Amino acid sequence: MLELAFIRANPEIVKDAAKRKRVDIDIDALLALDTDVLETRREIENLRYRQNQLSKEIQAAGKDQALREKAIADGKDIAAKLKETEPTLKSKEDRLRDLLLRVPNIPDATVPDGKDDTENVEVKRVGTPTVFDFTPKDHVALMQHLDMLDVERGVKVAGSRSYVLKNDAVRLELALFQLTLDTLMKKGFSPLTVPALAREFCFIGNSQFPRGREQVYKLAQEGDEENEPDLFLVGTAEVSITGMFSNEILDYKELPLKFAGLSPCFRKEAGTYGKDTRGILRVHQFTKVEQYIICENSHEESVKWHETLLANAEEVVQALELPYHVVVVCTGDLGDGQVKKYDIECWVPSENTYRETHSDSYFHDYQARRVNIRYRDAEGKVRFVHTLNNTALASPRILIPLLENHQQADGSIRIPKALQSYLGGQTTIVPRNS
RNA sequence: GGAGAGGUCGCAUAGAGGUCUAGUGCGGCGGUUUGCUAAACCGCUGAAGGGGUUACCCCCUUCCGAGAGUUCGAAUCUCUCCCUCUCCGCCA
Repeated sequence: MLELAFIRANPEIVKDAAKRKRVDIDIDALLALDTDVLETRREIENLRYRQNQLSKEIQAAGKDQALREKAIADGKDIAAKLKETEPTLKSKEDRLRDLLLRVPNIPDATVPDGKDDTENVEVKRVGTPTVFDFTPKDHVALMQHLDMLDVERGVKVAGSRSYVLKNDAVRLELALFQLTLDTLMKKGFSPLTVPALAREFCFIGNSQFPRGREQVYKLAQEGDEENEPDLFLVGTAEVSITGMFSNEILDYKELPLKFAGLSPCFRKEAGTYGKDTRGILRVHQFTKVEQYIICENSHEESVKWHETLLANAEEVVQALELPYHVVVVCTGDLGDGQVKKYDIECWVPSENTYRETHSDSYFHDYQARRVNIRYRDAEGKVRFVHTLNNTALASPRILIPLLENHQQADGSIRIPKALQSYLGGQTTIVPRNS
């Protein structure tokens, strides 16, 4: 979230940001409520001040009953007034907080304006779309041929957008995660496995809530709806890692914190009916290694890490020998909290296009304010940290470009060199009984 | 799931209706001393919001796990919730 003082001082910048991000929010109403809250709070502070004075008078009165009773009577008046005003303030503050949580972050000046993902702008292209001297198969056909996938039975168990990985797909997935973790560990990232179940504040802090709540699975206890646990399934380890440091004051010497968070990820994919229904591109459950950075409160630091995280992800993609491009995501396709976002999209031959496999964002202190992650800088000043995150590798989605780009005429799959050592030296995936 | 104990300033601990403007110790910061280090001694020591001065000083309010209640007044009493620990049961 943005600092209230900033919104007060720069309402036009905030309104413009919301407009560019296609977010509907009434900043003037927010500011009016803010003024109201300040006035009400001042009123209460004055009452409390008098109350504190009276408390001292009552003590000072000692055995002087008349004085004492007079002060107590006055105190009762004030208590009554407070009892009336305090709930008013509380409800105003709650409403203000709720509005504030919906104010989007300001997109960077370098972010192109646009309405949705069709207006994202390519900034870099690496490799060239794979050319085949035979008719290539799509990943579903390949995986069926190689006995790596069972969608029908996955759906039987858990409904649409579910799947079962089999045999070499499982080994391949594990190898991919190991390669990814090793790559990041060499760069000083600490691997984490984090809770896939998280409390509400983590999602609010992350800015997945309140907008985007419909994409998240909530846990309910059967027959105990009254005492439902405040737990949700995370859509990314980012949610858990953000929550990990809530309400902490770190030391600047500890920063930056660099994590590679491995977790299962769950997404409802509400509103995507009929979209990407074939195969394993868009599924309710997947596994992801997420890069996560907590750094000092400096735009330059954020930009530096944003580029570094992109480079790290590219290194993984390049190790997998995949053609890809990088797009800078336009304002309309940017999340509420994001200042700027790059997506890496890998070439998918069966669709004859690039598809998103990685997403690299920075937030300035937008998330840090929401979950209250601060640090003491070199001068001893307490400041909010900056947070960033980027996919390092998400599976099974990455299997799509991996298998499709490396397929060979006989339906086997060439395993990229960097992966081979993680698969016991295996160089190709071939049908099980051949 | 059952029984018990507990959550106080970075850490440790005191505090049991008004003397709490939350004490003390450790740590940290600054100083004295010193060839250097250590010790000793002295001083300082959190967060949020608002206001005054305008510089980084002062004032006010809030914060003792969270919320509600009792009271003129709550760290302290009551209730609900959250969390941690110990023991038992169950369990990969």
